Amino acid sequence: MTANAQASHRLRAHEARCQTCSLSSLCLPLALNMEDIDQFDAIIRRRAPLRKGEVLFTQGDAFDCVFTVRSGSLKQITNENSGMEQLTGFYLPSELAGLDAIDSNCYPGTAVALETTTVCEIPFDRLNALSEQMPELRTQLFKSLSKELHEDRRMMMLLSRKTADERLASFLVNLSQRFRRRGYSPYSFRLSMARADIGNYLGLAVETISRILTRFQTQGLVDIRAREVHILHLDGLIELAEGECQGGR
Amino acid sequence: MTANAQASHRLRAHEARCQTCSLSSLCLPLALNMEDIDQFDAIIRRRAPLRKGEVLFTQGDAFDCVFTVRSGSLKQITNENSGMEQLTGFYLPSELAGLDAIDSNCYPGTAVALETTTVCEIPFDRLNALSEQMPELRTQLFKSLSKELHEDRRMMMLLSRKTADERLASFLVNLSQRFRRRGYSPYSFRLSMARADIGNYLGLAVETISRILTRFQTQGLVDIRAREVHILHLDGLIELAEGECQGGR
DNA sequence: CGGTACTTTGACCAAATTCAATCACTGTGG
DNA sequence: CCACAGTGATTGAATTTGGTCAAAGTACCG
Repeated sequence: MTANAQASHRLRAHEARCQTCSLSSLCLPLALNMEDIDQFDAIIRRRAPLRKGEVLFTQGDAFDCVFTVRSGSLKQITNENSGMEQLTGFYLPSELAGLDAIDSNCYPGTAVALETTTVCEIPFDRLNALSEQMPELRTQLFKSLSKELHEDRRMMMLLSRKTADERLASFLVNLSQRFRRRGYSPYSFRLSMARADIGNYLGLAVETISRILTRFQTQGLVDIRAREVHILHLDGLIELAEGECQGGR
Repeated sequence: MTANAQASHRLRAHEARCQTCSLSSLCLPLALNMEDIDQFDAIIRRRAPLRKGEVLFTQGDAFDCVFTVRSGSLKQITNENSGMEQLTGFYLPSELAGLDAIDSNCYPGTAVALETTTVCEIPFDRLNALSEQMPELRTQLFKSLSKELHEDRRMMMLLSRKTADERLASFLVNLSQRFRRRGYSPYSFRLSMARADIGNYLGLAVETISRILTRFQTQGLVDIRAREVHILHLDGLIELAEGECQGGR
C-alpha cells in the first residue's frame, strides 16, 4: 500500500462518505443517484464513536436528528411514569433510530450504545427539505417508517401470542437474518446485549432467558458460550419460532 | 329547512368534502390552507359505507391506498403462517389505516368494519406526489406514521410489562381519551368490538376480559352493560392503568 | 319466537415469575 | 500476577397469574 493510499484510507475511515460506505445499499440513500447522494451526504454529521453504555439521545430531549448506525449497535429504552422500563428495540448497522420522535417532537426513549458504536447524524428538518426535491429519498423515508411499523406489529404478535420458547427462537432467527442481510454469517455472531436486555425486550424474566438458552443448547439447536452464538440448526429454530398455536389464547 | 338546503345537505352527506368535514381538524389535511385542501380533496375517493363485518382490504392485497375512517370503526387483523391471529389495532374516525403497507407494497393485515363504517380512500401514489408540493401535508404524513410507531411502542410496553388488569384499564382509558379528542363524551361510549377482539388485542383470553370487567364493575370503577360503557371513576382507572410495577419482570 | 353468536362464571391447570443461592467472567489495584 | 469486588449468568423451589375447558346465561337478528 502506498503512502497515498494509506492516507486516503485514513480519510475515509475518519470522515466517511455515503459514496464509499459499505452500507449504502441498505441505508437511506439506497435509491439515490450519485449526484443526489452527494447532496444527501452534505447534510450528514459524523460523530466521534460512542463507547459502550454512552447515550446517543435521552428520552424527552427535543427532537432534531435521526441517526443511522454505521458500526456497533444501540438499544432504545422507554420509561413510563410508573418506573416501568421497556426496551423497545435494537438498532444494527444501516438501521435508522429516532423516527418515533417526529410526531411528538421529542425522543420517546433513550438510545444507548451496546458496544463501541458510530452513527451518522441526520438533521431531520434538512432531511425533510431534501425529500421535497428527491422523490426517491422521500419514498425511502416513508418505507423506513412503514417498515418499522411493520416490525412493531410482528413484535406485538410475538408479545401477545407466543410462548417464551417461541419468542427466544424468533429473536435469534431475526438477528440471524439481519446479520445475513448485512453480509455477516447468519450462523455465528456475537450478542452485543445482555440477557437482561433480551428479557426486557421479549417481555420475559432474565432467568427464563437463561433457562431456555440452556435448553436450546441441550437440544442441539445452538451452541452458546457467554455472548458468542453458533446456530447449529437454523431450520429447527425457525420452526420453533413460528409455533403451532392453533389460534389459541 | 328549504328544499334547497335539504338538497345541499344530502349532497354533503353523500360526497362529503374535506372543507365541510367535521373531522378536518384531526385528519391529514389539518395543516393545509383552503386552496391546498381543495387539491387534496380532489384525489380522495369516497366509498359506499361498509356494513359490519365487511372487509376494507385483505392481508396480502397489493397496496395502493390508505384510508381514513369517516364514521364507524375498523379493526386490523394479521395472520401469521402458523394460524396465529393478532388484532393489531382499532381505527376510529380521523385515523389513518394502511400506512404499514407502504414498505412491503401489500397490506400486512386485513381491515374489517366493526359497525357500519364510511372511509375516505386516498391513493398513496397521488398522496405521495402531492406531498412534494405541500410541505405541511408531507410533515403531517410523517407525523402520522411516527405517531403510530409511538402508539405501537406503548402497546409493546403494555403487552410485555402490564398485568391483565392494567391492560384492560389502559385500553378503556385510551378509548376514553380518543373519544374526548373527537368531541364525544369520555365517560359514556359504546364498544364497537366484541370481548374476543379486546382479548385478542390485549393478549388476553376472552374469559379474562369478562372476569376483569365484572371486577371493575363491582369495584365501582365502571358501569358496563353489554357494550355500553360508563366510566364512573376515570382517575381510578388511570391509576390502575399506570400500575406500580417497580421495573420488575 | 327461535337460533346463533356473544358473554359470563366456575374449576382446574400450566407456564412463567419470583425469590434465593451459586457460579463465572471481567477488570482493577495491590 | 493474583486476589477480590462487582456484574452478569445460571439453577432450583415455590408461587402466581392467567389460560383452558366446560357449561350456562344473555342479547341480538331475522
